[in-house]
Amino acid sequence: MPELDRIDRKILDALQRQGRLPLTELAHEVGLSTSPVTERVRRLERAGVITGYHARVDPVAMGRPLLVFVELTLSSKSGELFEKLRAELVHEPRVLECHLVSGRFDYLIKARLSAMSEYRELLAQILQKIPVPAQSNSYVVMEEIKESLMLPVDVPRG
Amino acid sequence: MPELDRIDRKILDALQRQGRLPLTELAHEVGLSTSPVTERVRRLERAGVITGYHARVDPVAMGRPLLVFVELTLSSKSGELFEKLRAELVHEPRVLECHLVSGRFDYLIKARLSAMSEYRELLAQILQKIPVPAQSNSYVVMEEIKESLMLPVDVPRG
DNA sequence: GCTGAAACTGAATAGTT
DNA sequence: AACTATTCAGTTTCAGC
Repeated sequence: MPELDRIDRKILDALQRQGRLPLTELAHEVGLSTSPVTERVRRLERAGVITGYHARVDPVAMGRPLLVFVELTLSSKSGELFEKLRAELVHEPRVLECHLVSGRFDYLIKARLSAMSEYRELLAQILQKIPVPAQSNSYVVMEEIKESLMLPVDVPRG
Repeated sequence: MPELDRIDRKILDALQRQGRLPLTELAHEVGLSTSPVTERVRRLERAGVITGYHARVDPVAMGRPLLVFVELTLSSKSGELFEKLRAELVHEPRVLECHLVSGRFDYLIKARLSAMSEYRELLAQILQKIPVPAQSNSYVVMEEIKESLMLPVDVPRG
């Protein structure tokens, strides 16, 4: 993928905000006709810059009012062990995020759950899949101030 | 909003995965014709179950390869102070998430940045807006195993 | 690489069961 | 509450610049 020019960046900004925006309206927003805009969007998709389009859904309406972060520390750090845990977490839909971090602990996990009982169940399920002792600290979210995947697009002047 | 039936749930599952799925194809997937599906989608949008549609974009392609979590603890916990910090974080596009948590610290912040220099700059910017002493711990993500906003849809049998 | 127009596909509306 | 038919809007493709 070559450089993203000013129009590519406008497209990425618009589609991050409004994923279902018709290409005709997108074209109007960026100041071109539909053909080149369609071609640019297809190019951004093919190049993996745009990785997908997704509806966002209200967690409370879906019966998942509880948001929890779990810090996980493993007593042993073999690559095989990490692979095993990764497979478990990737396939667990209640786990929305999982990151390997540097610092005080190993993994930071974010999960959306229906209730505390489900939290206990999920944690037990994860820990039991790990063949070495592991330590965990959990944090319950009391207020969600911001949650997004939208990346800022630095639009160059011009 | 009344209960979500089996078809509503199928719609939510499909649109979370494929946000630009045409309504005709969505209708085919859920086994109805387009009119009732369109009506259901509009109803889910109006009720705030579907909160939006968004393209997802590759952070590395956007020049933000650095993912950092910051734990923030404030020495004083007035509502006014929280408001001030919240306003700052909500308007800062490099901050993707911010949650008020219970436990060892107050805020958990997630940011996507271009480099460590930007991290130092952002942290300084945030701390300087807070009129009381604050303590922070940061964690740099070494590997992103999973990141999503997709909520599991418990589809009842039938 | 963009424009504009023609042909096609999907969306919206109204009327029917 | 869902289906069908019609009309309108959006997408795609292609000739020309």
